[in-house]
Amino acid sequence: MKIKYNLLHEEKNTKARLGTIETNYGVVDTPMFMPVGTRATVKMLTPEELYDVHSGVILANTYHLWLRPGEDLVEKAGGLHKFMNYHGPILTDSGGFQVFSLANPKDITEEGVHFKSHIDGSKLFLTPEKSIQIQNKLDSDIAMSFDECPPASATYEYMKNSIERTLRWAARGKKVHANPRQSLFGIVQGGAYEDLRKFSATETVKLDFDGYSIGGVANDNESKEDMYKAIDYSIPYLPKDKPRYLMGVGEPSDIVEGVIRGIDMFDCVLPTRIARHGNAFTKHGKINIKNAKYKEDFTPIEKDCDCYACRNYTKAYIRHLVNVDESLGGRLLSIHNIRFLIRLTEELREAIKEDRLLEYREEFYKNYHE
RNA sequence: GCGGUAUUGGUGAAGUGGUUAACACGCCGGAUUGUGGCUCCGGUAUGCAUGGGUUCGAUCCCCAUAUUCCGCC
Repeated sequence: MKIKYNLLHEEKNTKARLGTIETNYGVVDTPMFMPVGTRATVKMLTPEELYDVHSGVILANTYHLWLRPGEDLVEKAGGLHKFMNYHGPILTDSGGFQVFSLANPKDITEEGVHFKSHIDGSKLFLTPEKSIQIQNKLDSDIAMSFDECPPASATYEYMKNSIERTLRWAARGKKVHANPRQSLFGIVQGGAYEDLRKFSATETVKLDFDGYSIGGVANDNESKEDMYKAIDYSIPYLPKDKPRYLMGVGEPSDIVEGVIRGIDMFDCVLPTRIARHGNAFTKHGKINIKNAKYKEDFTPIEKDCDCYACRNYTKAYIRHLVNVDESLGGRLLSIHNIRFLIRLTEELREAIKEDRLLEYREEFYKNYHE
């Protein structure tokens, strides 16, 4: 079945919404944070550990799974859920972000995008149709339209051409979308340009998707102000009965700000990436566990955190693991960081329910320093 | 005991009679936002075993001492 978004409550003082999304793999609460599992695994974590941090939707990536192991193999395995043994909802990114991170602007044509494989350098060609067909076979619960994720610093002219092409790509992808169990999201682009966001949002909504994303943010040194503009310029044109997904975000403060502006879904590699590099989120800000000051710190990362890492291990121990390059260090930090962001969304949902989101934000910033 | 050899930061080491003593690792910081990359970017010896001497100037030359390693008795 397609997903179904239920709007439960609109916060009195902000644009925040409390809701649920019904999926093939259970009901999830929004606003929510979705951990990223690019290559059909949230790096270092088992599904059991994901359930343990209360993960709902997780991401996987079309481009990466297309190259290895290939969508046909995943299909043969019985789809992504069976293949990776994850019994929660899965969203697949379309490969649009890889247009930004791996391809050059000159490789982007009306028909599709020419890539060089990051693995062996072989020539690849990804089109909107191909991306959707791959995602159909992967059998994720939510597929994303194949878009161009232009750099935030793109000129107005470039951005305008890009969003128009992305709209044509969205229509082409929707046309070939053929998996009845799978929902399909459209993506709004347009940088921090008000009229382009408006145009992109209205035209994307006309194509009638199961949910809408705001893309192209938090890249290329985009300022916070521009990111908030991108959200504010897009949200008014998105329907209330569909989920809104801010792609690639983010940092704890960005999640707070996004929720206040009406975002329901977030994903980000940050919690797992910084974990692998020895960093942990805390309510006081990010810490680097490798810092010498934690050498003899025999307390948990956060003493009131309910995650497996904080219930069982000290900073001194995790620091040691990270320093000697033992993978358990990265695992424990990943568990903590994902739990941290999910717990943040749990608290935000409580605050929305009680119409005290602005107070929550104030409290959040009083503690959180970066 | 005699002869030779070497002694450079936390470690392994390059190097030169004359501005700021390579590089690597380690250590100390930082970055990271729809994940190609346990990656990237900084900082880290006011001193070249110790004490004398030669020289305008010595880590680099000479002498002594200590220690290292290799021969010989």
